[in-house]
Amino acid sequence: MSVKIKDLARQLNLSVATISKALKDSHEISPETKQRVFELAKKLNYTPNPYASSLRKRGSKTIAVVLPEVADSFFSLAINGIESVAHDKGYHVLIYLTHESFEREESILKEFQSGRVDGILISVSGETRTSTHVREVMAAGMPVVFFDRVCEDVETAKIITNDFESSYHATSHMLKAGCKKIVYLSTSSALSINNKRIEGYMKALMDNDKKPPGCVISCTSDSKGNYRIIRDLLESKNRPDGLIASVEKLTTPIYLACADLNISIPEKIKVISFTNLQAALILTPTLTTVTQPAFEMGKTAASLLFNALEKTNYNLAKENVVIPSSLVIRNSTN
Amino acid sequence: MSVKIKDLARQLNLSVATISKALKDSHEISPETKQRVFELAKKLNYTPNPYASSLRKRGSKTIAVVLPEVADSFFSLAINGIESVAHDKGYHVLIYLTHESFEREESILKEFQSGRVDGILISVSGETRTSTHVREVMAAGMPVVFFDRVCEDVETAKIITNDFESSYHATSHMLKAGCKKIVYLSTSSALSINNKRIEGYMKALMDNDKKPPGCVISCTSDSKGNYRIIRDLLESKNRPDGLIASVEKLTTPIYLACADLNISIPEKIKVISFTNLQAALILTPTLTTVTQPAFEMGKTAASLLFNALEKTNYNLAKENVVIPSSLVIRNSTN
DNA sequence: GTGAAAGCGCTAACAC
DNA sequence: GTGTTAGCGCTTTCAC
Repeated sequence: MSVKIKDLARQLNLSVATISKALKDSHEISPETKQRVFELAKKLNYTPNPYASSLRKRGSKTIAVVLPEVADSFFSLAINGIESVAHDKGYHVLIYLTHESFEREESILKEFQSGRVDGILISVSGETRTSTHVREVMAAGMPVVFFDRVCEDVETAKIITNDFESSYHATSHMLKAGCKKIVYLSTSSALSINNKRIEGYMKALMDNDKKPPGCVISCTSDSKGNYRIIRDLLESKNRPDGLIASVEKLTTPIYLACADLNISIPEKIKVISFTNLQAALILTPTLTTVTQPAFEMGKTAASLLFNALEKTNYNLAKENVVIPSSLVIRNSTN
Repeated sequence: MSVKIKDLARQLNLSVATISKALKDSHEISPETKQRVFELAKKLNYTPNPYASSLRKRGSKTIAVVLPEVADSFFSLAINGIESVAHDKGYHVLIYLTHESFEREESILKEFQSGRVDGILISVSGETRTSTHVREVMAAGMPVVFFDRVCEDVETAKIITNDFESSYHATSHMLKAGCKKIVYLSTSSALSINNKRIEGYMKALMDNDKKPPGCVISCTSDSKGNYRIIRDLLESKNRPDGLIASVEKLTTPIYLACADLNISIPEKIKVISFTNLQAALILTPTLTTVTQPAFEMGKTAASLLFNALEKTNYNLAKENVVIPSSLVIRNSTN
């Protein structure tokens, strides 16, 4: 169908080897020959078959990005970061969504043993409790970089944000603002980032001598269910006066439930969300957020992966980057 | 490095041909042999080299998704839709971002001549005014499906939403709500979706005998600039009493500018945005939106592409799917 | 039912 | 500076 090296060789009365070398600007080839080759290649619209060269060179110039979902703003921004550096490096990006399923994550990683990709960027699913699937692919020689949701027990690069500290600060900020009963709304509890955030929350409470030591409520992935949970909480006898939403999608049900029950933010209850939503600026009241450096994290993760891919003897396991989130104080905690 | 067909063949005292056939459950191979092959393959963790088989079969089981960006909720949702059907069909998804650059779009499409992918899903950049780059890759035998932002003059499948009608309805709704001067805030004007929306807006005004026939203001991609533009508009002597934001990211500057200038929505000015943001529900006032079927559009586009890939004599050019958006009326137009 | 062999398009020794 | 050749791992006739 398309034009191959062999076609160029025939037309120029040269061998395929010469063409191949000329195309990669090898010093072995004379300038004139290169010139002729380039011209014909351009004229005939020659594009090398990537699979032939991948097969030969055992390298695919492709990386995989494995994500739970692209639903919230964090992963959207991260993808932008990843793609921007991949493009600069001349790499292709395969995207896989686990939909928070461990099983799916396993089968995706398993497939990578085949050599389809040269490296993997991953943010694990909410169900992921073990890491053998990651170790296995790494054992096969595949570089892996975690970002945001990491497996702590795997020795490789991890790009995270300061979840403990940001949660600590968020909680402290609420305490200073006068909250007596702060509830932390969490997601799937297996995730290390979630645990760290909970620890930060707990620590802040302890440092302030709050007892009982805190209250963590698990939400689901179902938005109606979350609304119900939050509403029940707000209607309970022991209603909290502070809410920390550990994940973007809880923001809507919180604001909705407060509006429906006529509980005013921040007078009756203060709210902080972990989110990158621009809309935080225009909510009423404007929302205090823990804003994660999503784009930067994606970019950094990808950069480290490319280091591992391009430099020899680059040890990913030594890399542990923490990019701080920022607590942006707005009116929901005033 | 990894285990290959040859390894299996050696261990079982069979030929590579037999293994290959057994692995794809060919009827030529005896059940017992298949059994032995499957078992060993499983035991040794055999994963076929995708590039070898792509090279041989000239098919990559991979599609490309070319997008302007994954910044707003539309494309995030579309990716989810696309990935879900690709996964079901056993296809891999390469993602490319043009960042609204035509040049980049061109070079990305050009690369596809190589056979890296079996088909392409694309939503064109805001700069795209010509379609030769798309025609060229199609001429090389590559199936292409447009979604959302299409090139109208290319004969292939297009998945769009009813931009004209939704804009017409949005405008009519505002007129019924009493608006006298509705301004349409647009983006890059080359996009057919943008033009259709403008036409819908114009038509609605005409049908209501509004003169002057309307006012379309172009925004940029710079968020501070957009705030400035909107603010200036609101401070002008001839301040509009209705605003239609043709794109999600304009919502924030609109609400901000109104708040800063103390112009109350919907009393002084009514607002409608084209967006899928969940946060529309919790803005004050809640935001009337034109909600696009993003997930469905992605899913449909991918399905059509797979039809073209799997069915012989399937004519993509005949497919032109319109999935309607819905005008969700909330308080910003009350 | 199984095997031998050719070849997908490209690269990299190794000759010349 | 250019050409010959042997694969990369797999699929697919075509023999047997």
